[in-house]
Amino acid sequence: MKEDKYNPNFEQKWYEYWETNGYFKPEINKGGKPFSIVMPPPNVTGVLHIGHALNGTLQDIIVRYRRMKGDAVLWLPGTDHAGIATQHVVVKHLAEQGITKEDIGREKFIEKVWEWKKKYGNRIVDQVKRLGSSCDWSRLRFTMDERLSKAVKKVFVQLYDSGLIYKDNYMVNWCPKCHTALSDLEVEYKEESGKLFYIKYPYEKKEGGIIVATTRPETMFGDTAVAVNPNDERYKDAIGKNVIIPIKNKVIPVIADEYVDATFGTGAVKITPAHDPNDFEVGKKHNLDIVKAIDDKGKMTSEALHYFKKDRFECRSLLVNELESKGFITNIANYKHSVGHCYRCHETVEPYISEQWFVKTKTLAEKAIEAVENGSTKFIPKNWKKTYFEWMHNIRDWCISRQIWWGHRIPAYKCLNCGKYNVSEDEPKKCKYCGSENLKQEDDVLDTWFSSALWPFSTLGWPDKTDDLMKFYPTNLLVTGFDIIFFWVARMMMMGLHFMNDVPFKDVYIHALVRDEKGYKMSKTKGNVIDPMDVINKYGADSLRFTLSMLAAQGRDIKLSENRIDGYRKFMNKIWNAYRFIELNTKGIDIGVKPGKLSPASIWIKLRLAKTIQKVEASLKKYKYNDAAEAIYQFIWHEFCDYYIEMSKVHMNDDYSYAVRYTLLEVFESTMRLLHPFAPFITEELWQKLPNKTGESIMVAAYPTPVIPEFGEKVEESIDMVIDIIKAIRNLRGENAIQPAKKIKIYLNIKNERLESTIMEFRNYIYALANVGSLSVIKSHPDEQCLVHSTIYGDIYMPLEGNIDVEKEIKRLEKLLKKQEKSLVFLNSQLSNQSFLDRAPKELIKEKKAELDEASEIYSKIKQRIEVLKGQI
RNA sequence: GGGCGGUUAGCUCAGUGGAAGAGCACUUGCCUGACGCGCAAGGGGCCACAGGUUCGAACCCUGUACCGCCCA
Repeated sequence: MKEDKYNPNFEQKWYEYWETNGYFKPEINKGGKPFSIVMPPPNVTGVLHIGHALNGTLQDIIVRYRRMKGDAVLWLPGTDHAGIATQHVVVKHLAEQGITKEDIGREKFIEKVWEWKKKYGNRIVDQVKRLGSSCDWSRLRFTMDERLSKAVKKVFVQLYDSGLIYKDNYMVNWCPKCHTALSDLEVEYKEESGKLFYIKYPYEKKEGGIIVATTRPETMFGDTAVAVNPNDERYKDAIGKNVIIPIKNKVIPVIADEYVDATFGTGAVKITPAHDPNDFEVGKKHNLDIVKAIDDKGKMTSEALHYFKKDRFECRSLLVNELESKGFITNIANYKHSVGHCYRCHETVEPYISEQWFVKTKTLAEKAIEAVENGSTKFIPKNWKKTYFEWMHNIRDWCISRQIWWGHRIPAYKCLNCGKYNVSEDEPKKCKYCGSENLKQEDDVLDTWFSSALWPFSTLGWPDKTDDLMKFYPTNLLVTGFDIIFFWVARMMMMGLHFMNDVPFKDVYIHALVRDEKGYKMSKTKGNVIDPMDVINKYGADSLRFTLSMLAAQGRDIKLSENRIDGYRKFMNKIWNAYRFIELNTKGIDIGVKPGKLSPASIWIKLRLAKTIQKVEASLKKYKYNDAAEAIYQFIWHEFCDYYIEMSKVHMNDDYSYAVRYTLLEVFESTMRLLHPFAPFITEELWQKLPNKTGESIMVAAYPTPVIPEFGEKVEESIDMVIDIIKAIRNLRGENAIQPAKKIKIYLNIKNERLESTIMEFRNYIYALANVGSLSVIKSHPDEQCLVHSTIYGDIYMPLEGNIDVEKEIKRLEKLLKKQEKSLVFLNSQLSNQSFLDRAPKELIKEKKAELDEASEIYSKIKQRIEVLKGQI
C-alpha cells in the first residue's frame, strides 16, 4: 500500500460490491434465525439529515452484527409519501410555472406528484446507501405502492365494519393555509404574547353589562352565549338574563358552567362553539347554536357583517378599533398564551367544525398499553414507556381525513340518493342500502400516518400471508427518535396488535435528537444544519458513523460538532497505519502454519482482544452503542497500537518472529470483524487485503468470538506490571527532561524473586518501550546519583550523569509524598472505624489493608529519600 | 398548570454504593524502523446546592435553584 494516509475514497466501491453480491438479503444466511427491522420511512422527496444518519447508523450496527452472528437478517427499507409536505412542494413547483392545482384538476395533479417522486424519490435512497446501510433494497417499499395501498384500504374497511372508524361533525384543528384538518399531534403550540381584550356586552333589559375577556375578539360574531361560574357571587343575578353582542346587536343568554375559571379575566367569558374546543363542549352541554364566523380559508363569514370576507387577523384589528371608538372596550392587557400552529406551514391553526373521519382509539389503545405493561414490547431506555403510557391513557380519537389530494383516498362512497356510505375496498357499482348507482367517492385522503401505522406488516406483504410476513413478523427491533413515539410508535402498536394479533416489534430503541454543538436544534432557518452528505464527502461515512455511535449514550441529546467527527477520522487514520505496519512486516511470509509458542505480549493481546469482544457484545445486547465503540477504540489505539505493535518490534528478529507476525495478522483480522458493524467500509477495505481473511466479504464473515488464550490471566498480570514499570521510567524521564533519544541505565530493587524474574524475563519490552540501555537488579541503593521512583513492585533507580537538581527532585518527591499521605489518612481512618470493620464486606477490608500496607511502604521510602537528598544540600 | 430529563475537568460527555474517568482543548519534550491525522510525559474536578438513609454517597431518598423537552 502506497498511501500512508487514510482516504475513504473506497467506500462506494464496496457498497456496490455488497449490493451486487446480494449480501443485504436475508437469504444470505438462509438457515439462521430470523431477525428483522423495518426502517422508519423517510419522506420520499426529502433529503437525508443528521437525524436519519444517526437512526441509520444505529440500525446498521445491530443489523450487521446480527448478520455476522449468522441470523437471517432482514432490514427492510422504504419511504413514505408525506401527504401534506409533498403536496406542498409540488404545488409550489407548479406555482413557479404559474399553474395552480385547481387548474389541472385532481387526476393530473396526482400525475405530477408521481413525476416528482420519480425524479426525486431516489435521492434519499442514494443517501442512505452512502451511509453504508445494509438494507435489502430488493424489498424497498413506498407507502403509496399498490400493495401497501391495498393494505390501507383493507384496514380502513375492517375498522369501519367493526365500528372503529366513524364520520362525524366535530371540532378539529384546521389549517386555513393547507386547507385541511390536522390531527391533534400535528399542531405545535408556541407561547406568544398577545392581548387580552375586555369587552362590554350590555344587558338586554337593563343598564350596564357584563365585561368578558377574550384573546380573539373577532370570534364574537359567532358567540352564542356568555358564561360565568355558577359559584361566582359577582354574577349570581346575571345568570339567565340576556346580553347583547356589541356591533352585531344579537341577543345571547348568560349561562352558568363549572368550566369557567372565575379568576380568569373578569370571570365572564364569551362562548363561541364554532371556534373554540372548550366552547364547543360547553355549547353541546347547553344546546347552544353553532355559528361560524370564520370560514375554511380563515376569512370572516357573512355573520361578521361588514367584515365579511376579511381575513381573521385583519378583522381583529379593525374590529378592536371600532369597538374602542364605540366605547365597548374597557381594557386591553398584555397576555401570554400558547397558540397552535400547523406543523407543516406554521400557519395559526383555527379550531374549526367540520365533518371528518375518526378512528376510535380507546379499545385499540388498551391492548397497546397492555403489550408494553406485560413486556411484549420493551422500550429502551425504559423511561420512554412512561411517555408512551401517558399519551395512551389520555388518548383521543384520531382524525384521519385530510382535505388534500396526495394520499390514499378514503374508500367510502356516498350514495347521493340515500346519503349513506358504502365502505369497501373496490368501488361498488350500486348502493347496498338503496340500490342507487349514484355513488361518489370521498374526496378526502387519509393521514399519512395512517399508512405508516401499518408499516411493520404492510411492507411484509399483509394482507397476504407471504413467507416474509410469516417469517419476519413481529420484527425484533424498531429504532426511532422520541419525537414520533405518539405519531408512529403508538399507532403501529395499536394497528399491529389489532390486525396481526401480535406486537409489531419486540424492542423499541429510542434515540436522542442530534443538536448542534451549542445544543440548539438544527434548522435551516438557523443555518446550523450539519449535512450528513457534506460530512461523508469530507470525512467518510465511517468517521461519521463512529462519531455518532460514540455520542449515542442513552438518555441524552447529542451535541455534534465537526471537530468531533474530525477526531474520529483520526482514529480511522490510526487503523489505516496500523495496517501499514502489519503489511510491511508480514510481506511475503507464509502464514499457513499455526505458530508454536507465543510471545508473552502475543498472549496478552489475545486476552485483551477476547475481553474486548466480551465487552462489545455485552454492550450491544443492551444497546449501549457508546460503550461498545469506546471499548473498541481503547483496544485498538491504546492496547493494540500503543503496546502490542511496539512490543512486537522487539521480536521481529528473534525466535518469536513468526509467531508475532502471525499474531499481528490474526488479532488485526479479528479486530476488523469486531469493528465492522461500526465502520463497515475501512474494515472491508483492509480486511480484503489480509492474507488470512476467509470468505468473500467481511460483512458476511463470522463475528469474532472471545477466546481466552492459555496462560492468559497470568500473562496479563505480568504484562500489566511491565507496563507499570515502563510508565514509571517514562515518568522519570519526562519529569526530569531527559532526552528521549538517550538510552538510559536503570537499576531495579524488586520486592521478591518471583516479580524479579518476571521483570527480567520481559526486560526487552522495557528496553524498547522506555528506551532503556541496561537493566540491572540490585539489592541496595546504588552508589551513583539517582532519581528514584518507588512502586508497589519495588524501587526504580535512574542514575544521572552529573549532578541531579537536588532541590527540584525534593520538590517532586514532596508532591508525591503528599499524595501518599492523603491515602494514608484516608485508609487509616477507614480501617480504624469499628462500624466499617463490622459491616463492610470482608473482601473489601482485606483489599484496603493491603492498600494501606503498600501505601505506607511507599510513603516511608519517599520520605527516606527526601531526607537523604536534604542531607546533600 | 402536569410530566420527564439534565446539572461531573476549559469544552463535549461516560460513570450509578467502596478513594473521580474518556475524548477534545491546554502545558512540556520528541524527525523513536505504521501513523505529526503521530509519540511520550504532565496540569486540571469539595461530581449544582441543602438536608436525609448508609460503616461508606457523584451514585439511593427529600427538598431548592438553574437549564432543556413533552403534554395541557
